[in-house]
Amino acid sequence: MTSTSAAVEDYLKAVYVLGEEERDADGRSRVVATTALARRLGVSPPSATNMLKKLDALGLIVHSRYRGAELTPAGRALALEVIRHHRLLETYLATALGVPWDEVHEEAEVLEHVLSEGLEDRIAAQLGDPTADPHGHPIPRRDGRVPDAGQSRLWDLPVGATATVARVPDSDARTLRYLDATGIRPGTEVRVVAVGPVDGPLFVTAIGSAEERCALSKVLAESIWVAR
Amino acid sequence: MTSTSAAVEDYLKAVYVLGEEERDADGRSRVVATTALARRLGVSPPSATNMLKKLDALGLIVHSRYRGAELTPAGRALALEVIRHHRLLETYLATALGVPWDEVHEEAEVLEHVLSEGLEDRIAAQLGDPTADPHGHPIPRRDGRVPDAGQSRLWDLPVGATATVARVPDSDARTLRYLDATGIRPGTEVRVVAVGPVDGPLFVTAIGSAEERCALSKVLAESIWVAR
DNA sequence: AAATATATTTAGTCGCGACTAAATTGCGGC
DNA sequence: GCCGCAATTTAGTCGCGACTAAATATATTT
Repeated sequence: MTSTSAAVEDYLKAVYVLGEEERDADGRSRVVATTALARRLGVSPPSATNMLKKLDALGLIVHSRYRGAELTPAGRALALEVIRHHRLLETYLATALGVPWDEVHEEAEVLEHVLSEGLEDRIAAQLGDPTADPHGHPIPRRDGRVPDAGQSRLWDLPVGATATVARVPDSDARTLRYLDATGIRPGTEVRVVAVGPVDGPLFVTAIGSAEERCALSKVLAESIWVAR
Repeated sequence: MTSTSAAVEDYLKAVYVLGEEERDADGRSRVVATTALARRLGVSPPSATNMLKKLDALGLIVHSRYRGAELTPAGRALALEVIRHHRLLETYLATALGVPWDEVHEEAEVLEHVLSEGLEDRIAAQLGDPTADPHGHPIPRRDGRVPDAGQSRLWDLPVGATATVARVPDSDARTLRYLDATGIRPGTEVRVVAVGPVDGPLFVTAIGSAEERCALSKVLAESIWVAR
């Protein structure tokens, strides 16, 4: 029961994240496709199927053959615990040890699986129970609640609108360095100045700085979230 | 080449530690018995044999059938790196996060295998490149040198002698709490007041404190080291 | 509605690192 | 110098989590 391997935790986390993305895009589907999961985890589709069957047997997901997978409450709780570990670690590494913005993700990716509850508590306490990590992603609370102010995708903003950046994607170091260089970080205010004809790109400027135009692909502009 | 599993690292560490103990006891043997290794790792003897064969093939140890095993320079370097991780982590957890003395070992035991070189450097720098962990065990340097002042076993001290505690065993939390309660920690000065007839116990008092007599078994008094 | 394309699962294998049961080797006592 | 016991190794198995090749189910096109 207390024994969840790193592999199991990675799958649950991936199902959660992909399910969230699905939910936000269209209505409510939440069901995650096997291939999408496999691609995200860098694993072959048959491997994903095998693990999904196992996780179903463990009561952590519901797997409908040829349809996809969905977290059970137990699986969701576990996924959120791992994500809490990950984001607390990112925050801790950045603030306490000065690890650069674009490196914390990879460090946290391995540490998240071995962080004890005791250490988790100490880290959270020392940071003052933060609600978001350095990239602006919400840190789930221990009870499973996810603090989440109403945010929207940068991509969905109309031309001319201004908003404050809330979250940026965390998994790709190169993207992070690009965003950092152009001043787009959680907290900066940006204005949408133009958008290309078909699927972008979206042009924004960081208000206050050099007011430089910065081009973002549709995919990137969809994974940057803003508060209005 | 860069891929050393946690299991491999644990074996190398155990061979190193057992080899050190051997060396200090009698002349120079250093060769570690399969069963001793298995017992220390909580593993069956056949499992140990299998792994020893594998490590021999990897060039990390020399395994003479039915005789025992010994580290090669490469294996020794790897073992020292893991031990460095372990002891740096213990020190960091105790000082930066306030983890109690008797808990740091178990936390470090899992973290040591996933600590990146980058994080290791940051931790070492933040701590000011310490040379010993909270239990007084020397922290190997990156180049493989082990800082080690001439120390002797508390057990080997004659009755009446005084000395300063340098190291205490780190792996058993109960022992640590006992020692902590009686004031025996690295840095405290102790006097040997008596020794039992056959294999102890050894009676010591922590000078300065309540001057309470404290009884130590031979095994324990052999794993406490003092500087004179 | 049939044909084709794509997604998913089944079947069978592999490496790792543990295990038990059964040989083997080597060492201390006589 | 032989004998018995303890230490060690061999032989064979298992669970985990990955893989490839091949079969099957779903989706899309016509």
